[in-house]
Amino acid sequence: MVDPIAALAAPRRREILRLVWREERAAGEIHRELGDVTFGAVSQQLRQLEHAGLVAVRADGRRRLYRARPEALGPVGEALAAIWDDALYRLKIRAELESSRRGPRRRPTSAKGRRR
Amino acid sequence: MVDPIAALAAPRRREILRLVWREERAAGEIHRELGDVTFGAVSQQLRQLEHAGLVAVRADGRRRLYRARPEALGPVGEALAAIWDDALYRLKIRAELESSRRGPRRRPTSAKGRRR
DNA sequence: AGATCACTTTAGTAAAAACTAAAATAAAAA
DNA sequence: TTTTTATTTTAGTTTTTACTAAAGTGATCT
Repeated sequence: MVDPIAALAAPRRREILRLVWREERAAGEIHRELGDVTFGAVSQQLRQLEHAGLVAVRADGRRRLYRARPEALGPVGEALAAIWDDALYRLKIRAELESSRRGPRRRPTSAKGRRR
Repeated sequence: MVDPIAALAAPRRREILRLVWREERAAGEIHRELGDVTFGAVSQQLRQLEHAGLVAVRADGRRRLYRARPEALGPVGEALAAIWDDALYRLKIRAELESSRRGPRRRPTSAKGRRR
């Protein structure tokens, strides 16, 4: 992926972007905040956002701090921020994630079973 | 699909939306303008844009006229329009579509071969 | 009526995307 | 130096999406 607007497609990525919009956050914090995906999945989405230029990373000890780069979206960035400031919109997004979950999830963190 | 921003994900849909942004166009016109997809595929993408509230349809004889509904995108709509007015961006999108084609295509229109 | 035109819908395929589980890396603590 | 913590990467699976081909619908023309 390389196109910033396409990177906004997935609600998951938009949620992550919103989390790091105002302030830096460590990957783990983001994972905990989202709750219903593995750490690996979050890391992968962060990578995509990074490749699209939508976030920047900075190492801090063993943590990695992410922050949004609104410049990458140009005028769309401001528009998006305006939407995010709207509390109703926030509820809507929550509901969306909720209903698009593909089955019961119990906050997985890394791994447990055996497959390969 | 129901989320307008997610509907902007595919470059193809963005291209279609841009075509109907300023003026109404018939489905067939849009198909001819795009060139490298079947009529059916265009019709399907129009349906998605419609479900996301991004376009409105109106029947005119046997044609169906589509037009954009920028309101559906709120402030993002204006931002997007600003981007589209930029000629460089238009070239970029073209190149994107060009390189994401999944094989050689020779302007298919409906059907020809036999499969099922 | 039948033919044709403009378009939609359905069925099936193929490619892309998102995810899980597990292994790998790398800094810091013990 | 071993262990723990934070995160990334890889491999494989499942889900979703975009597409083609072909059949279906309905308005207009003859």
